[in-house]
Amino acid sequence: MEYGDEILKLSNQICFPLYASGKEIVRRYKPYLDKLDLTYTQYIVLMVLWENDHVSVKYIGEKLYLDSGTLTPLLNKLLSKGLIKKEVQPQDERELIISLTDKGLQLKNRAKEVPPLIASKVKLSQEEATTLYKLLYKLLEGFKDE
Amino acid sequence: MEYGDEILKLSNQICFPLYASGKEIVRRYKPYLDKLDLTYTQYIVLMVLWENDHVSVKYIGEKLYLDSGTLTPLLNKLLSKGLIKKEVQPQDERELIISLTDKGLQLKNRAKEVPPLIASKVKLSQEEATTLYKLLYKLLEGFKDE
DNA sequence: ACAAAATAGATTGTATACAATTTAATTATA
DNA sequence: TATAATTAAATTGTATACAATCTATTTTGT
Repeated sequence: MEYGDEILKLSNQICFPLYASGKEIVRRYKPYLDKLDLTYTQYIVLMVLWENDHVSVKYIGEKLYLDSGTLTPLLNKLLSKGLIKKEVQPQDERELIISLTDKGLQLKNRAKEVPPLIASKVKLSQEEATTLYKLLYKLLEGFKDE
Repeated sequence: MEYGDEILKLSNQICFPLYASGKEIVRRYKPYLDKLDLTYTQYIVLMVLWENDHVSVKYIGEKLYLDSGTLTPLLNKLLSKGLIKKEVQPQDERELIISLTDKGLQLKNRAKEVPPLIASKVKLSQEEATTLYKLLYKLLEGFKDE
């Protein structure tokens, strides 16, 4: 291999393990979320709502780093499943306010059982997980001010 | 919020920052990869080949945590761009050996310029990046033995 | 040797992601 | 205040991801 090629090795880039581990951990959710008839993205949208009901699409997008191109069809799916409601914000008719239905709220109880199941698959000590967590948020925050 | 609901907060789960940071850092590659007419996934497939030419689809999939459902159409794309060749392995006709064309090999020189540009967007110290890197690989390795 | 099991890729179907553009509504400003 | 600029969400088009299934080939077990 030529001098200078080291930089192009997968094993020398931070992006690849981020990409791969994000993908793989999401994949670990699938068997559990299948039982709730949810995909991972649908699940995190509901998580936003369980934490803060009656919010705009924009708010959800900011929390999840997703845009309307992803959220619009996904919210339509949650709507057709009867988990959320949509209403136009009267003060600003451009905004769409998303709220949970009773069914959507109910699902929270079953959803609570999922995170511990995934946590048990993560072979990191509590301390390592905390460090990882902090570094990931620092990385994410750093992207915001560009 | 009810007692026990803490577990469902986005901010209390390791999966979400992994999912989001993986997605966001890949997004940072786009402007640079656009100039090479590559997507991120196409780029990492080429990275595997630049490091190890003449390998099977299975080998690429293992390195990148991708299956044939993703790789088959992606490799067809790289083929149509004239960056790779496909040949059946004579010893085992189930296997497909992927190799770089001259054009695919050439691209390596321009690709070398990309990683430093991304690294400059990662607002972590060298030490933090190293720690993050190690924890991500530990997490990924931990997934393998399930 | 030969049927059964395993393996490598391809195919099918569903669900993201996101850039770029469009539409409708609101705000800023000359 | 009329128009320009901005904003929120929807739409369009392209490219992943991956589970499940299928096909062809190879390996195993008897």
